[in-house]
Amino acid sequence: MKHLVESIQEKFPTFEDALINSINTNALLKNIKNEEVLIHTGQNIRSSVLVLTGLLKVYREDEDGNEFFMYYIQPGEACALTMICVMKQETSKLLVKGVADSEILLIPLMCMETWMAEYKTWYKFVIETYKARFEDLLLTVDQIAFRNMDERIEFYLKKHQHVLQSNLIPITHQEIANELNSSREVISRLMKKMAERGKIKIHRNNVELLF
Amino acid sequence: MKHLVESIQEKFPTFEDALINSINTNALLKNIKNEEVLIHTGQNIRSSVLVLTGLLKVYREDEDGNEFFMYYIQPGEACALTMICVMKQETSKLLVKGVADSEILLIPLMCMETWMAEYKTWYKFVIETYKARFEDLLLTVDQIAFRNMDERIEFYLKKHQHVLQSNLIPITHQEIANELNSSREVISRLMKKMAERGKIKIHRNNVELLF
DNA sequence: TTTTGCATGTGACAATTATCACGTTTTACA
DNA sequence: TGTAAAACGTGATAATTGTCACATGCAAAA
Repeated sequence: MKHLVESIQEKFPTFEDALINSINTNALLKNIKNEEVLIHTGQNIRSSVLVLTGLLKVYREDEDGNEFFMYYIQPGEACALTMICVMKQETSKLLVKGVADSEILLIPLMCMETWMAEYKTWYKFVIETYKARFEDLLLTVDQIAFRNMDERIEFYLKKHQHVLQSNLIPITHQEIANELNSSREVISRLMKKMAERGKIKIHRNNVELLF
Repeated sequence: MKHLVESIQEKFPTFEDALINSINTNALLKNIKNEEVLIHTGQNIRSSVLVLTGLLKVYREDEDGNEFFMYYIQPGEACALTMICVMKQETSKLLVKGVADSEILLIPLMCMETWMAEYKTWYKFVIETYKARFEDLLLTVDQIAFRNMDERIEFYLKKHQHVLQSNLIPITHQEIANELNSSREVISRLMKKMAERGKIKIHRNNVELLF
């Protein structure tokens, strides 16, 4: 258990000691495997999520099950959407899954409320989380509102390059197509052109970025 | 001046008295005319915005000056994006304009910070604002990620119907095209089909909704 | 009333993206 | 080693959206 406290301190250095203690006693530590779905469309959200280790991916899902990738949540961050707990009834909803084996903290909604009043560092963190996700989402809007698919692929790959800290992105054309709500053939063709322009190298099951 | 206090009380009924007094002494009341631009791309944001009367529209702008409509801000609401004050340097930015003669309150950034700590009702309001805008933005993402232009037009018109509380939307095809980042001809053609299907009636300078 | 500007209609065509139907290559594993 | 599944390539074609050119109609201002 003392390991958990240290882990929280390390990943959330702004949190005050009393808050960390309260997290330690009230939050539920959960392990998420790679590819495991944490939150599914239509699910009733009962707690908020903090990421300790690993990596989560957040999607918007439509009624046909198409998954549109919006942004990553990295260690030390929280899912703003689980904070917006009272999800209204909508046809298109949310999907959060692990893209690496991850450790997360589930914060009961009741704690959220009381901590907001009690711990300055907590509400600052919540505000920061909203800000950060809002900006992520605006960048995503930019892409789909103003960009063609080839530019969106490039943006998508760069985002992965940044989060994975690697020029070798382990992903298939089909997966990219799913996450950009396009089709494999379109992605393959556009990436072939990008490869011809010397921007990337295409391998089986992964893409090598040359930028 | 007492009128201002009453107006704030009316539009922001959750605010505690001390907070309203502080707003009264610290905030700047500003009048925005219809079509007047409040915040322009690249502008350094020095204060946050509360809407007292009228109506604001928030756009995302790209480097070519295309304006993509995201959502409305109504009386009693705040602009979450002016709260995210430290706008990072981005190629695509923000535009907020009045779509009716409006009264707004400019809240200095310093007040934002101190009120967060001081007034429970203020930070609840800020959190609520983030939530509400986040949801608005997600609905917008749904549209551009998953929908064709005809469905997006319908969603766009419905949003206006709801905010304007009227089935007669005073808008030109060119304006719709601008706000959906499309072209007038496309909008005209698709709306003609919608008219044939009995969904709308097209008039000069306005559209009548039959749903 | 005439003129002028704006809003809208429309045909032709281009660009982008989606879909279908295959074929080829690589990998896993029976 | 052989076979099946998965990943990727590619041509043909369709659907959607964007662009250009120009016509028509309405409405305000001179």
